[in-house]
Amino acid sequence: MAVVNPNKTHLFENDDEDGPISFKRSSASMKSSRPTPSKQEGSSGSAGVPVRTSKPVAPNQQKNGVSASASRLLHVKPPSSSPNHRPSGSGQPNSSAENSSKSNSIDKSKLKRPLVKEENSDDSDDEVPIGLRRKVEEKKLKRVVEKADDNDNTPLAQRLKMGESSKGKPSAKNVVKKSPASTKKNIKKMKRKVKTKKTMKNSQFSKTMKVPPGSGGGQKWTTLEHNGVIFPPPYKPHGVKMLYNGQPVDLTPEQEEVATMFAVMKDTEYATMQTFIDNFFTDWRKILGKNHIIKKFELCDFTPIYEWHLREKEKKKQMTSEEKKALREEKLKQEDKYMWAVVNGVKEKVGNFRVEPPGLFRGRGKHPKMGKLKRRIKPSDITINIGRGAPVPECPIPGESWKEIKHDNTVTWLAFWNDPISQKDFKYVFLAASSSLKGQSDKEKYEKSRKLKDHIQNIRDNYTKDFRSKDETKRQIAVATYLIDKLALRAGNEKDDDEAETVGCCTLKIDNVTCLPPNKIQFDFLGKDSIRYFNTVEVEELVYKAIEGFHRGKPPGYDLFDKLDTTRLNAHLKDLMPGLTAKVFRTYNASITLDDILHKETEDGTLLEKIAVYQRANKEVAIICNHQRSVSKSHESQMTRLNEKIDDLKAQRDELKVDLGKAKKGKPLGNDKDGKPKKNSPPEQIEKKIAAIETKIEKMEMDKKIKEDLKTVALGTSKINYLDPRITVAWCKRHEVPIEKIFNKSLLAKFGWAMDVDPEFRF
DNA sequence: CTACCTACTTAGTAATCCCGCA
DNA sequence: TGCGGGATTACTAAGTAGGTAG
Repeated sequence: MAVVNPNKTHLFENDDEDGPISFKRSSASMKSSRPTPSKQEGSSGSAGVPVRTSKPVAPNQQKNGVSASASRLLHVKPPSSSPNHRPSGSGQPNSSAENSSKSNSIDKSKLKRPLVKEENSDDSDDEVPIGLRRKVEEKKLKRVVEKADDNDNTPLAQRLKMGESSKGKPSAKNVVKKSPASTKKNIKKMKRKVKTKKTMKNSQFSKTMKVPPGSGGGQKWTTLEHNGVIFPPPYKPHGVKMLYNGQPVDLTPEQEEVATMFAVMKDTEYATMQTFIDNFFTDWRKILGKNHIIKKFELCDFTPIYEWHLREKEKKKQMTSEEKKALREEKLKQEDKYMWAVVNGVKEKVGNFRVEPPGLFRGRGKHPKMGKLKRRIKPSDITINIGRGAPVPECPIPGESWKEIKHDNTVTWLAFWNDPISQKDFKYVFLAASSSLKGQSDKEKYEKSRKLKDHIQNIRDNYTKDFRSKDETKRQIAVATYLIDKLALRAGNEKDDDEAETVGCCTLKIDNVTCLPPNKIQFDFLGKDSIRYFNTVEVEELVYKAIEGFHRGKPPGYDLFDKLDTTRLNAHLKDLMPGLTAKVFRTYNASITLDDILHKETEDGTLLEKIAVYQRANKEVAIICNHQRSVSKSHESQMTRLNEKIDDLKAQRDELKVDLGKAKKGKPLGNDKDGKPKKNSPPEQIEKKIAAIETKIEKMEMDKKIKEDLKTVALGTSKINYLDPRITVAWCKRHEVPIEKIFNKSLLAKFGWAMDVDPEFRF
């Protein structure tokens, strides 16, 4: 993207179908065939940047009456209207309406719902049943497709390859059984396998280094002391009675607690989502017990509790600042001992020493488990990791005890417990970002991505070559790598059925990727956090052809890269560079883009101008990485207000112009608003005033534009996770920009390791 | 291999802080 | 001098990826 070109800022506006994504490539830019490297300003333009769009969560939008199947169909060609934006606001219920109006109407349901689900589908529902079925059906699908491939559509030559590479799972079997070509296929398969092995062996890098250099043999620390974790206070019943069927209901504290969790969420979108309600109600009824009068959600009225909550909130707000301060200090005092750990003799901050309080699970997007009760964590759920010699933290809840004490110095966690929502997941307590342990691994991360610079040309040549490979697996790897490199897509691990359906590169579905002749590809899918990625990109001819090929014979909902998963992909990457994985490309592209833009575009100018350059670069990166935020509730009104101010200034300016004309002719200026005659000023003075107002208008217009541009762009994520801080620090040093203008307190602490970088540092 | 387990990074949103301004 | 709103911090969900057992 022409990143820097101010004109193009609105990347978000509607880039639907156009534009090559001129992805900015640093010096090592991709070879020729690559679509317009952004930098050339002239290049067309606005590039299709990933477009931000919808946020998943918005319940409404998902359903909106479109049946799943219908929507899926639509989806094929999403309305090009305004791609960008995410519909619902941050979880605020109301905002959704406003947003959704603009949002492009694609509803998510279509985005994700694979064909399979359709049958039962419908909208709201979706929940569990579908999930359950999905795997099975998907498998079926795969098989069907495979068969199809086997026989017809696919040219023999191609078929041979498909067979050979397949993971050996069902497809291989099928092939053997049914295809006449099977023998050949198998032979080929073997051959290829052998070959691969050989290559791997020979590869200088193939041995994955088990331990990153630097960290001595996997050991992360030698001594570790800390005080464990702090638990949320026990529930304090409020005694406010909710209504059931119009009648007040008695609830035990335990029952009331859960009711309150729900009541309090009345003003979030969650409260309107069927899945959320159902899950909540199911879990709550377990606590109510079989014989409780409360049987139907529809008859529940939580408003009394909600109102109590509002009153409490108000009370809190009304407290004087002294009271608030006292409260804060009290809390601080209590928590102080948990805040710190001593690692190798050095006192370090602990990140999250507070155990997560019970609540209703707030999954993002269409999470099948949203609304489920996240139960209270007890000491007996928690495993503590601590140095051998160190005193084991005393369990803060009398009469209870930790689940287990470990002394594992190959890991960095201080404690963990199993996530009550998903038993298989863990919640860890780690040191804070400012700790040297984290700092070191952060630095290693950037060093690794910097190394990619030395290999990138080779890697690009390599995958470019493989675009025409006869081996479908190779072609898939090549194209996937290309997308990860060029579009900064995430790897795309497989997900379980009990999670929201989102995808990354390796898990892209047929219907997420549309070929638009002659050479554009449109991506439309929900990625991490169910953030929509919507982007149309011009690709090289061979890539286009290859993707068309991957589509052939596969129904929507089927994997585009069916011979690929992140493990395979990363294994391949590791052959090209030690330690290389898909995510390194994101870091690399983000950091190199920043380095590049800063070097090209920083000019001598005011501090403010330099900072503006940085922010533009930052924004560019955020767009590449598709880092989004929801539009603030008040955005609209703020814009209106800005416009009013601008109009007002313009009116003033115009009036002054009239005055100026008169003044030049020596005429009186007339009256002001209050009807009093204005005092005459010399023309020069009026001109000055006009100029001043013009400047002000310009500035406001600029502010307005930036605000609009950034309304859906989150700059923070890339700053925290993707941009090598040394680039920033070095730039600040070279251009005499105080680092505090770019990094806030936490970032300064986090990036302590980068502060002494040489001013000439290049990523 | 694949499936599962484990550890750690990355992500958006909610809550809170804080500052300039009518 | 309250308050609108941006900035920062807190929170925890949701990714990536390595290792390992079967």
